[in-house]
Amino acid sequence: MGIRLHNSATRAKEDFAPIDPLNVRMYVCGPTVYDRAHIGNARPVVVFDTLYRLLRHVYGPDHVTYVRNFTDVDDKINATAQARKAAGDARPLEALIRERTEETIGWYHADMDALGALRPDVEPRATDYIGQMVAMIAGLIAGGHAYEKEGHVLFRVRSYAEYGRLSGRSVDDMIAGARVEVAPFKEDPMDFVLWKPSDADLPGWVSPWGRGRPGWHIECSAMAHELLGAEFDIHGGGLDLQFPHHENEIAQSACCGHGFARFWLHNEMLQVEGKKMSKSLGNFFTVRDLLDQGVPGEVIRMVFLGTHYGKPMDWTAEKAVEAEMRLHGFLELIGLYGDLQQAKTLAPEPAVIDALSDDLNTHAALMVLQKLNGADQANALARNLEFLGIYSWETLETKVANFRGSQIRLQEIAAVLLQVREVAKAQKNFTAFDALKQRITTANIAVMIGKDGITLRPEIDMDLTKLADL
RNA sequence: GGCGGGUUGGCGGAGAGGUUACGUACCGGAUUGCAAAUCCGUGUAGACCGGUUCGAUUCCGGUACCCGCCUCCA
Repeated sequence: MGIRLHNSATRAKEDFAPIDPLNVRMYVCGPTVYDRAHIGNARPVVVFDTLYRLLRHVYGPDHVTYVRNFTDVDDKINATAQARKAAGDARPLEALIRERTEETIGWYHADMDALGALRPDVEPRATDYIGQMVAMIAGLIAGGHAYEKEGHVLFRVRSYAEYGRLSGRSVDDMIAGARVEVAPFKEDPMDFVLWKPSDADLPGWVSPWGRGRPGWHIECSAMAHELLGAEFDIHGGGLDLQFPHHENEIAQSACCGHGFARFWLHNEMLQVEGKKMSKSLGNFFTVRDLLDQGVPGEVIRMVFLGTHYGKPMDWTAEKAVEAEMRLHGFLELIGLYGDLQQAKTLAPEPAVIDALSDDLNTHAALMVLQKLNGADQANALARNLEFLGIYSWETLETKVANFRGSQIRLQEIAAVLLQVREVAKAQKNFTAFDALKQRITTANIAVMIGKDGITLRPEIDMDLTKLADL
């Protein structure tokens, strides 16, 4: 079974065939690096990481190029830097901007690594591609698709007949909506900025139109073209980017004669406890907030994979708890029966590949894991957990080693407990036994009394130090 | 106003025109000094109104409600 993907451009599920199977190319809009990534930012990262893993599996790890940019020129970044300068920092604005983007990229990497997301093959920064943007803008002007006015360069939307096709909007309808800012230098209300002037307090680059900085949309067009060529396979991003960002990318690139992306994939939005996440509602939080609260990255990933990327997803604390329970069960099976050396030699389960190949049906893939768990297939379970990016081999090895290391100690404690129980039964007085059992329980170890004796089962946050004297 | 998504059992959440989703919770049983955990098992569905069909939760049409985008938020 080949890969099928829902293409936003055609609104249909289509067979995916790469332009060049030896180099499958995907571009995903990355973050504007002005602050910590919030939980919603993480959804496309996990979605497209999963697709990346599937493509690498099908076409070979060396035959996929995944590009995700960093937008490091942006008014919010400028604002942060200017605020620091106003607060008394004497360094030049450029240094403050650089510092801000550097630290934000570092945070982003750390947070997304925690979610098990592989680093893309290329992570271009917009500021490293200003020359390509200027060249593209110049080409658009030469072709009659853009014009300069008062230091701005604007894209002439009416020059591109297909404008609005991706998002299913007509230019006339949008103008009727009248929520478009009409700057005096625009020929048409829908025209958007390719280049804008920078005064001395803002970062800027020399250009044929004076010192200035690029508009947001041209960045992705220029970087995708430079790194992936005039035509490539997949362009991804959040649904909120479909309009105007992706629509504008298409217009710019198409008017430069680029074929641009053949497949467009959009993930639906994430909500929190049934509502849109926003600072005013108090349900706004970052990935780092969750990690710091003790919600592990693999739990966040499990929750994400539970809902198809094309559907709105609700983040709730309850889902996180449930995901953690399931992972705990998986780990126990692997801890008890897994052989990770053996597991590494296995191929991912065909049912998992089939599920992902069907427009990234991650939920179905998780159901396969559930079945493997139910069938005590510890090695296959480990292999597929790794394939889906839920656990790395390193993490699994550590967890299994800890589990097995603790097993010996747990057996010793179980022997003590069993002795106490024999005494209790003989004397028909269970007070001492219950007290000891309680101690073990508070160390986050489940006590299971069966006819074959006593088994102790460690919880995820077991604390053996509390039982050091036993 | 324009465009799009959704509505499934207590909760989360899929697929499939007719056969058990699955997980979790609840209930019953086994087990236990009592529990917990574990194992086994039962039950609980598909917003509403029409249509197509031998048969629809699954296809088509309509209604209601919820949500998102149209504002350089993924």
